[in-house]
Amino acid sequence: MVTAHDNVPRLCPLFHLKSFTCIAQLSSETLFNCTSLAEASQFYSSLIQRCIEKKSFTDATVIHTHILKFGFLHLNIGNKLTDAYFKCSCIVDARKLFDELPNRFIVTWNSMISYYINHRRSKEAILLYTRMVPEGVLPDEFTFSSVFKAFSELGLVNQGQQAHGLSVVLGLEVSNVFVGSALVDMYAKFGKMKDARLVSNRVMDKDVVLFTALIVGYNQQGDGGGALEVFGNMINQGIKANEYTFASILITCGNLEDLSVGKLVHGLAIKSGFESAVASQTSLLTMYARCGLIIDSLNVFNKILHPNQVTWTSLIVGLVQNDKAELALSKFREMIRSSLSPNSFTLSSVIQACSSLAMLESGKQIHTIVMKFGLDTDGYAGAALIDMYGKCGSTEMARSVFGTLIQVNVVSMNSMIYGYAQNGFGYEALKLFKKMKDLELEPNGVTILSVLLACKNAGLVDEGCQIFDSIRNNYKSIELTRDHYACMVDLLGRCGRLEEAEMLIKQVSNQDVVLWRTLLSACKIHGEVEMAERAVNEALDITPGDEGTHILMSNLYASTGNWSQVIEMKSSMREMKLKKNPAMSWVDVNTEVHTFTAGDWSHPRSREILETLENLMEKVKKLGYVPDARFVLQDFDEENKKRSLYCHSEKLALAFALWMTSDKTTSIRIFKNLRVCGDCHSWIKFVSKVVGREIVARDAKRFHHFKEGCCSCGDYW
DNA sequence: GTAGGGTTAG
Repeated sequence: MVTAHDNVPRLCPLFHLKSFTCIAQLSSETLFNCTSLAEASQFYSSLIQRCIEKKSFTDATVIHTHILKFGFLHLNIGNKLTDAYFKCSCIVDARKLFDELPNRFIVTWNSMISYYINHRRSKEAILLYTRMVPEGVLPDEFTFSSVFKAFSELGLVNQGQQAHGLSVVLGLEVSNVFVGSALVDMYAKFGKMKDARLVSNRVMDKDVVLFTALIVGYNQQGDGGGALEVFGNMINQGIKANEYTFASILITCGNLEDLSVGKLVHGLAIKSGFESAVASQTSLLTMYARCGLIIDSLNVFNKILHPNQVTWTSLIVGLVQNDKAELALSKFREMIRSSLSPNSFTLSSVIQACSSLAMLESGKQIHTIVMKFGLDTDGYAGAALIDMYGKCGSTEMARSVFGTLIQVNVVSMNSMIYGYAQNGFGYEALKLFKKMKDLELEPNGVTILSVLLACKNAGLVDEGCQIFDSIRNNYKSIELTRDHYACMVDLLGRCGRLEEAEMLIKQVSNQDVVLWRTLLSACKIHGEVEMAERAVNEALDITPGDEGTHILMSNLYASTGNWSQVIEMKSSMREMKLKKNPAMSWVDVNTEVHTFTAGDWSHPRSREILETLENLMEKVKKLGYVPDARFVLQDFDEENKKRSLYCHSEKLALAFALWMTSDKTTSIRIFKNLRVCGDCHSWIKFVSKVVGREIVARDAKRFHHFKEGCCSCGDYW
């Protein structure tokens, strides 16, 4: 046996080897017969090979100690041992040994880099990659085919381009399709589809992976046409699509909401034998859901034998997007029962389902599940929770979730600002907007819309104007849309700056009915008949039968006593068969939603509701509430007169909730599909004082927080 | 001995 230290043949000290479990089978003859370095190297290699086969970490460490002692770390032995550590999944030891190696093989570099990339440790992968050239090792096709992913994951465009340059210099960009497709993927992830296309054109032997990377890139850029074109090219070149390709191109069809092409591709997938592949099935059910065919989507799902986490999530997302919130929730429970865990995608969708129904209680249940899976600090799940609590009027809860987020990004900021905005906390929203600047987070269009909404709901006219102007003049990167303009028109119109509001609308290139209707509604507040008539004409030019416009105008005529015009409006509405959307309120009591429409006494607890209302009426009158005269003077019998006092749906919903719940510490939440009426608004203020509880009312426009006889909107809504 | 593409969200 030899050692590397003295290069002189001598006997191997047997006692070192006794503890080797894998060596026990080697004959002692082999041990003693090593008389050259090559032989010793061969001997160690075979030992390490045994370790790899047995995946024995203990043996690997013993060999490690031994070869250190006898100085055999060089040659191929150290590299081989690194491989053994990898195969035993002992990465820390592999890295430690890697750092000790006097000479590292390219394969060892590559293994190390690819390990880091596959375990989302891109930074470490790039650090190693940048060490290669200075240490005299040139990256090869294996290095490049994995390292580009690290650049795209970290968004390092310049460094990625530099690495691309080196791969060109080394002649690997066009000659190796692995390198080529990794490059295409990187540029696609950077959103640089032109560069992706340029690389793909140069690659010599294009294959299905390269084309799929291009298709996915176009999908992510929202360019369905581009994706379909690539798919066509691929088929024309005789390259067959596989499971991954079908998964991607079906998403294209869904994004384009193109059912006919979608069905065509579905047929092709069946013909190609990928009908039962889970990935393409998942995309298939997503495609049908995007095209609005929920039944077909469910049918695809039901045929899948082993749906995975993503499949379940895709189904739930599809249901939520098609307003099937209840079904989405029940599918979610089914998913949990099948002992699959949800991820942040799943949970944010389910939370969205809760906020669309304004089901705060179910939402809270989902919140506990979010915490159970440790996702309450996750940006996406967090943003969904903030959004839900905001929509349910729980600003406090939204704020508390916001506070627990580990990393605040634009989306979670937007959710919180929007939450403040809809609940009338204008200054809080502005404060957060300022903090965003301090944190150097770049605001986007949604941020600005939320901030403007906050100003509008709190009557912060100057602040709103200032922000709007500064974005328009200095922030060319944010595109101001019709929604931003509509918000400003509302803000200016409400405070009586009608001329400015009208001027603003005229600056919008693609005007819609909403803009003019907003101005019209401002005209109604300020009794501006002349401008209102102009607005009506403009609105009806764009959407001739718009019912909102008709209703607003007839209300405006009524409020200015112009009865002949009211009659004319009403008859033209009748002719056009326009009907008012019936007012509706609902309340979530013990996770059950109870709905009430105006003047509807069909609820099984009507008697109790009426009693509660009579009881409340007596008390609020003592505090100074005066019922709106229009509701008491109608010619009804006694019973109906009593009921007509309480005809509005929000009063019924509130009374029911008060009767059902007695805990004074919890607030009551009622919801209305239209805007809350002036009389009810005043009545609820008094009720909040009488019952000593917080009452939150969400109407079509915003939230009202009633407490101690006051409302958070300051009577401005 | 080591390598590239997919499906779910705000």
